[in-house]
Amino acid sequence: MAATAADSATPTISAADTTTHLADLKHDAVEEPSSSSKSEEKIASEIEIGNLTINESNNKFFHDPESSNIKTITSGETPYASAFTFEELNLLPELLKGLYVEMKYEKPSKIQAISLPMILNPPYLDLIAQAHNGSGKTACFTLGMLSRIDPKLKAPQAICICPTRELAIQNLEVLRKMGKYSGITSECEIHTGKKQTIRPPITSQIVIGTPGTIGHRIRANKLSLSYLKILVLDEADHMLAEDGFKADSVHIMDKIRCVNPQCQVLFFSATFNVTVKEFAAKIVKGNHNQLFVKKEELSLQSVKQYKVNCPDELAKVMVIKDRILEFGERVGQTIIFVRTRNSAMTLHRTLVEIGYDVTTIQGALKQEDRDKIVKEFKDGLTQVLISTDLLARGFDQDQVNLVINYDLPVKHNHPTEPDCEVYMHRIGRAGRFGRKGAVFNLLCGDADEMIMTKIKTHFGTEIEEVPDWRNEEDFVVALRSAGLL
DNA sequence: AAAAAAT
Repeated sequence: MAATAADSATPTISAADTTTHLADLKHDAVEEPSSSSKSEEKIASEIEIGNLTINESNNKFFHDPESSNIKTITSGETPYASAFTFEELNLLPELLKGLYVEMKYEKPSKIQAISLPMILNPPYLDLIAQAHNGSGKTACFTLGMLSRIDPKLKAPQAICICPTRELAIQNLEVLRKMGKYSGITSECEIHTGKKQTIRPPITSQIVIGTPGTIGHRIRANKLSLSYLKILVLDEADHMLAEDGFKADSVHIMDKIRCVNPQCQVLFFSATFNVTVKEFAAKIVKGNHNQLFVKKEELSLQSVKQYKVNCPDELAKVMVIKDRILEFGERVGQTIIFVRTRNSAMTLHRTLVEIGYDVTTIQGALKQEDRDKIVKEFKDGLTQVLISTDLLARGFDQDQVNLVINYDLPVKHNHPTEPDCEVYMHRIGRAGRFGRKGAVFNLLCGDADEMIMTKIKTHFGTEIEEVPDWRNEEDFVVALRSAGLL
């Protein structure tokens, strides 16, 4: 359903609704993963919250996100009530102003309503939180960091680590926007490729960066941990994955705990596979909170998924140029995901050769080029962006309605198995905040077909087939059915 | 080299 008026009031939650939900609280014993606290009796409450408001309007692609259930597990004695308004969170007026004036928020989104009371209230327990792509996770931990800072203390009090430089930059931008009236200082610590100069110690109150650089600053004693109150792992499952940044992240956490064992740690991601979930539960402090979304509910209902069988690579290129990007301007911006840096460059060259101008981003580019390409795309100067999985996670550009998987995401050590987490994150680049979107998976050969089937089975979602890659009408039907034409 | 980050 499309939003009707630009400033239509978001639906409100009646007091009756609230009481029902609170009365529905069930108390069950839950086993605590940490061995040290196994003997203690733990109470867990499962709270199922109905549809909350999402603060978006005035966009033809917007529709109300599906109502979904978030499972809450709280340990310890602290009861939490969801925040239906930002006022209930006792934020400083400067931060409230940032939320309303700069961020243009009206009310907390669902994940915000549930997680913020847990983040902001003593005893500041660790939190493992999962929520859909584009549901407002960044604002949760950003607000969490901002509101825990002592403004008088000019020293690092919050650190956020992210899997890519682009994400670190983007998160810093959100934080500065939200904290515009707070006077809180912040900076980005990422490797820029430029020559290192001798640096003074960091005095910024909030530091956002990539794990390698943050770890380096800590080891060089340029990033003090003495006053640290909160550590955030964005895309936490990847930050804790064996083939992700597990070593770096654990190292940073260890260093922090040495100095500052009570530092609050927040883990945020749209995906947590079982292995990572268990590991996260192992490394948090005994008493902690968890929020999870059911696997079946994770797939984005607002993003329609398609597959297109292509006889060969050239057919894939033709589909992109003549069948999909034909409508480019009308359906919004597009990201084309490829598996390797090499195929990113190859596809780029091929498209340019046949007369279609695109830009490409991948990790081998110089940082300044990466920055420029992201900026052009975010400014709407470019329409189509080819990317490796560099941008698969977290990249937030609300004009992206179309994602094309030129290559399906596969496990690097198991090329016949899909990487379902990456798939989720890629399609999450479309349909930000409940907007409509479409994904086209370009398949070539039986191996691709098998991988696609496994993805479909894993999420239990429908992936419709576009009957004929040569037939323009088939794509019109698909795009229309996705709500994009 | 899978990509990412980074010395």
